Amino acid sequence: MEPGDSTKQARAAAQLRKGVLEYCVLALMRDRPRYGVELLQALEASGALATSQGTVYPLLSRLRRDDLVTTTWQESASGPPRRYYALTDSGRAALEEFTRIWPGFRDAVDAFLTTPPPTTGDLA
Amino acid sequence: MEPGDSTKQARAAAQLRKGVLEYCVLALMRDRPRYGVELLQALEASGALATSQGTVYPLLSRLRRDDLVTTTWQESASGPPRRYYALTDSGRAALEEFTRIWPGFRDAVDAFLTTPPPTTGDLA
DNA sequence: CCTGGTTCCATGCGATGCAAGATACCTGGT
DNA sequence: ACCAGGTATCTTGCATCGCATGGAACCAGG
Repeated sequence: MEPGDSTKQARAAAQLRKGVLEYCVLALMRDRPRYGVELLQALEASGALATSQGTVYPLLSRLRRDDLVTTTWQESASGPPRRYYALTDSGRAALEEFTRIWPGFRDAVDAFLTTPPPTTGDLA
Repeated sequence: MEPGDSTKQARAAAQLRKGVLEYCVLALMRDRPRYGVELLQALEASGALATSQGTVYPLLSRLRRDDLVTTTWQESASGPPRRYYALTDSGRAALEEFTRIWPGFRDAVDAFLTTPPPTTGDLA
């Protein structure tokens, strides 16, 4: 997918990411702190959720503003220092809450997309 | 869920609907034309995608503006006339396109939420 | 006439992803 | 010492979308 791609598919995928990206980023911090570029690479590797710095850094700022993550600076062996993001208790709670409501949402969309069984044709 | 509910769960669900609602509405028109209130009731019945008129009617206006649906007025036995929305060829193509990219997106989110195996710990 | 149910629509706000650009640190070659 | 390239962070302005709120029109019954 080249940059500047304005196909319908690209636009649909962009809208799909809304609201989900936040929780996928939180999920990435579940096991250990991560820094910005690391998160970016993990999303890129997933394929469907690949995004850009212009999306991730404002998102990380919001997470910090809302006390869902805390950050610590850490030196890097090769490059400028990195800001590591770690989940707070609130962040972990938000992630668990999303994990609870996601299956219901996912299954509802699946139900709409898979042809609902009009077994009898029309019975009305 | 009362109106004016500003819990985290409600906000997360609201953001989830972005971009998905459009295609679920298109999916509802796949077998036959539907009118506004009928779509609203079908979404309400799904549970996870329940929404309001203030969401559905602007959405339908966008679909019509983008030539994804056409509309025809039809008399009702009980009440004012109804505007029925039907898929155009473009609308059907958009629905099929979304149906293609949805599984990849869904599975990617599932992968993030279910603990990814950090088998090696850190190898860097 | 007037109340209630049904159906349609418009306006303004808040939240979010994105492209583009800016800044700073470190390493290596000349 | 100097400069180019990669790494890493962040800001700004824009477009899109869900939603609360409110309004308008039609029909039936008292």
